[in-house]
Amino acid sequence: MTFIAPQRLPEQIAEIIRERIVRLELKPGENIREAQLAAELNVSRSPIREALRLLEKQRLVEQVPRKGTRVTDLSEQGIEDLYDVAGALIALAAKQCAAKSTADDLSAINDAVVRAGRAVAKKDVAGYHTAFFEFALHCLKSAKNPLLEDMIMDLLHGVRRMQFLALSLRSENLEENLEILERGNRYLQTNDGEMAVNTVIEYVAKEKNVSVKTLNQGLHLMAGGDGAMRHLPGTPGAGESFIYNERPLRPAIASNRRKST
Amino acid sequence: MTFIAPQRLPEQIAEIIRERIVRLELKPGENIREAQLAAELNVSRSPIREALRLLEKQRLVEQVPRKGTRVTDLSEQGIEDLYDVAGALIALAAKQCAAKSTADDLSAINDAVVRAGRAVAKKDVAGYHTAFFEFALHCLKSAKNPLLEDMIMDLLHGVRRMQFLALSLRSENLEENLEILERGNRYLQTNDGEMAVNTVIEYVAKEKNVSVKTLNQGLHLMAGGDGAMRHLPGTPGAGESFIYNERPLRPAIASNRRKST
DNA sequence: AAACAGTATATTGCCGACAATCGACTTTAT
DNA sequence: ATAAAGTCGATTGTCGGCAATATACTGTTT
Repeated sequence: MTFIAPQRLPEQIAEIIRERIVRLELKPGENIREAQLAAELNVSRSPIREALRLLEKQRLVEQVPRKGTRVTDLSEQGIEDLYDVAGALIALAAKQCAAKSTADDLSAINDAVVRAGRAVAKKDVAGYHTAFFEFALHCLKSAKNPLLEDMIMDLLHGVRRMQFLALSLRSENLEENLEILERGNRYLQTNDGEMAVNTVIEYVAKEKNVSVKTLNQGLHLMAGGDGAMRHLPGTPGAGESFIYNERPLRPAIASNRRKST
Repeated sequence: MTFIAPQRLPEQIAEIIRERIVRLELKPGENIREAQLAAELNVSRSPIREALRLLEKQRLVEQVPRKGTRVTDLSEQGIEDLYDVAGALIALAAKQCAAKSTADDLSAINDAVVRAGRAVAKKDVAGYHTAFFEFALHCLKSAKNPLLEDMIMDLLHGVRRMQFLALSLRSENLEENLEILERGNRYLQTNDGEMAVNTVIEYVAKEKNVSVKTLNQGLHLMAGGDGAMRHLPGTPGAGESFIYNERPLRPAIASNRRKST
């Protein structure tokens, strides 16, 4: 019998909203009403508000003081800024990973790259992304810098949203991405921090270009879609069961905790 | 007659707590009770909780699910991580500042450096720090990357805390710091991004060493102190009047907003 | 005496309600 | 007809209260 970690209600709510944003079911610029969400999830507005604060920390929503919360917009400048910042942090992670990783860390990283290669061979786009995120996660852990790990993980949700947007237009780029990934892995395995950093920068720059191009070409596609591109996986650990106080949370969160009088 | 910007209550509360943390009146590891703060500031716990979430985003406090909120600890590893991450972001800011700054931006930056020089000449430690923060602020603005600006500003509060801790031990380093600052400014003025980045990295590395050294030498000093080292200025904009709904906020925040029945 | 169990107290998590504010619509005056 | 002002509905901000959980204390057993 397994016990779930005591996940807090706001975090579970944040995850639900986050997935809707990343999968573009909630469109950029769209308003988020607290009361509506509270009614839908059958909780009060307090945990909803906390959840929205969490998402603001991850830059997925923006809160304007007395006007409300809206899904962060996708502008070309915003995307470039996101990738520039994420790139700088990831480069640091690569550097520290090369410097501090243990043999175990490196073998886990290598395994993820191997899985990514297998996924590409099978034209498995989702599999590639899953493996890639595991790769990134292991690199982060190996850098032994919790602050850095936290900040990158926050930004990564925004990157995921961009990848989701771009996905339909660029499955043909997988081989190229894999090649860079494998190259970076080789540098990590030999503790060549400088070259690993360079490779990471190259990878991020490539992703940035694809995202910007996608935005310019196809943002209008979003408006009509029902957000039904369901083949992109969540981040590792995203799909866990939603249990809170032994009551099911999804699709409807636990009803009133109070004993009815 | 001037009208204050409609600052929200949680932000004002966050600022009060933040200053206490940065000035070490609230000691690292110390517990923060919501009810106690609510009583002291004469507000309910809701805005207090939001304020604590804001401070968590700035890594000044840590929240453990059902145990409460505590001031973030100061460990050597944590300080190194902080400076490493901040350094990477600031380096990016320097690069983008060199690339995107206008003539107006550059003159504002230069003015701040001149003020820093005057402060050092007068052995005015607080003046140096004020000028330095203005310098940093102008560089950030010039980088034209709101995301980056936001993230650095958040981290800077933690850096301020370190500087506050280190202040008593190192006013003699001011000349060295100023020299690096002026060097970096020269590179910015000539749009030499690469050298500006190198100089920034040098500066941050120096600050990191001082902070780590200070921690190892004198952390025990904190325990006995009453946090009375009052000569360090706040960040620009930190000392504004605390007005909310036309009622004074400090020392006691506005009392109940409700009409008494 | 030490370890454990049970209880009491303090603190956080969540809820429902009310007040302040914002946006859209309607009305009125020029 | 247009612009200013007033009104109404919707939404966010804050509050006080209760339930759940963690911590401190006390008494009991080995």
